[in-house]
Amino acid sequence: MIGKLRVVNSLTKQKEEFVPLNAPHVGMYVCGPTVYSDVHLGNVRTFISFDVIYRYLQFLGYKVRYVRNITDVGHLLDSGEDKISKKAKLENLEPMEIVQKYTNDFRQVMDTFNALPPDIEPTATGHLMEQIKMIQELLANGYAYESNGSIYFDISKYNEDRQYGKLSGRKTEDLLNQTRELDGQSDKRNPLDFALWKKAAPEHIMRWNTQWSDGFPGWHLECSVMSTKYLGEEFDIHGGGMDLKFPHHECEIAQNAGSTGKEGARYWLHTNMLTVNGQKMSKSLGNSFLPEQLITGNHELLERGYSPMTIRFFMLQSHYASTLDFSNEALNAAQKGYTKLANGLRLIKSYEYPQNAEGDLNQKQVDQINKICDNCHYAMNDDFNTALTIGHLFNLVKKINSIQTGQLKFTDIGEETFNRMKQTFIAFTEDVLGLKLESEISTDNLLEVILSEYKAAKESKDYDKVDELRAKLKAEGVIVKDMKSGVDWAFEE
RNA sequence: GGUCCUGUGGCCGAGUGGCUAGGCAGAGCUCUGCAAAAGCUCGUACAGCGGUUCGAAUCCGCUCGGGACCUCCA
Repeated sequence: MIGKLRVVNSLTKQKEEFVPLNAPHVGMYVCGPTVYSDVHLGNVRTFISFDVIYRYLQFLGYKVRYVRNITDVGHLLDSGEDKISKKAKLENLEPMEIVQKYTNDFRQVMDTFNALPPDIEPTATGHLMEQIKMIQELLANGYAYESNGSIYFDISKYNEDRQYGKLSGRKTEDLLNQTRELDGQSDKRNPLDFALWKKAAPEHIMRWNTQWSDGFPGWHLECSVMSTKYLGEEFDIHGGGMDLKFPHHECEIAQNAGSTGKEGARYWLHTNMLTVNGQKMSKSLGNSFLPEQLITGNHELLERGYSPMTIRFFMLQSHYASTLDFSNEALNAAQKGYTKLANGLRLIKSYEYPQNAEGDLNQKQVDQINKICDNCHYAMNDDFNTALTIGHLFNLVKKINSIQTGQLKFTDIGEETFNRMKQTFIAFTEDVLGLKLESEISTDNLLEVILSEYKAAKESKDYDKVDELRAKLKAEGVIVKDMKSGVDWAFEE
């Protein structure tokens, strides 16, 4: 390993060396989507960021267990309605049909962006027993109370022993002065208290029977429960979007500490927001577009569509903790930049160091290339700085292109350096950043080009060429069909 | 209102005490049948004003601008 990995920990607001609890194992939990509608582009950014983090940890040799939940119950609207229930009523479907539909969509979208699936993708409804158990523990420890069939987390009690708000830097007194009126608040002893279990109103369709009531779990609980179950009471990394810091992650810490005595994650990583014209991209502002729309260009804010890898590249050109502004100009620039990088990848993959090459080493070139390779490691080690890494990769692209044009000879850099460059470039581009070649070349159109050559050869009675083309196409599984009506092709049977 | 982040060249975007980030756009050169690709070179960038320092885009203070969170959101 070259250098040491350092990460910015939201918990301490410091850049710290990353030391896993049980190396070579690393446990990472990321808050996943609530599957009640199409996945938001902001989610995509967050999950692409953590995909790179996951990939880089693996690249460093860690055995990572990546857990990302699917929220399929308990996430409420201001009105007190469950998001999934509401959608189910709207579309006249079972809640679980909604869940399945948007889970499928979500996975498909993430796959389009070449994000690896997590190792465990647990659902809230699949862990009700565990949630009930954690509520019982919190009750037993005195950090929760029952009220009208609902169970709430007791912030005042918790504050006697610990400090609620340490992650987001909030003070309970300040929070108390500015809470809004919410449904069911009258059952709480303190407006800051949050629901662990809510008694279901008669019209509420997602409900489970417990000793307290027919009800459903609170939104924050699932993450505490599932991270503890799969990663332990203490684990390495917890990630999510900045906007989950408060209250969601704060509540998670409180639940973990209140039930197990340990606060869960040791390193908290938060991704920043996507913006459009400087404003946060959000559903309520109407300035957001779906991943699908960004790819097809079917949205009034978009001049054209952009390929999935262009979008992934665009996102990785900024640091995950910075906001990233979307504009057609920036996306166009990314499109060209990505193509340049992809061409470099295609080239280097096709190159092998030639046998029997003779010539003197150019030490300056050797040193430069080795330094750039080192820099890729240093950049990723510095809190997963993908933007800087891409900068270094472009420096390697220049070297690769110079080999193609002959301005740089294989012998200038020697076999060892060439192989290191090739290995480093491919590993960082494909394995770490998850950027892959995507061909936008249409096979059909290429066939058209070849068939028109075929027709031309036939018309000029160049039968040697006709036979040659026909044979070559056959070798590729394409049969040329010479018909009275014209020339077409078919798959070889 | 409270808490916090941020302001980098035409655009995007890293960096955060002295060392060329990078991409896109632009200019020049090399190569070239044409066109392109590619390589090389260039533009005297760090919101403003003070301060600390041998030295600041980078630290501190103030001013101005932008934004986020404060129980919908990744």
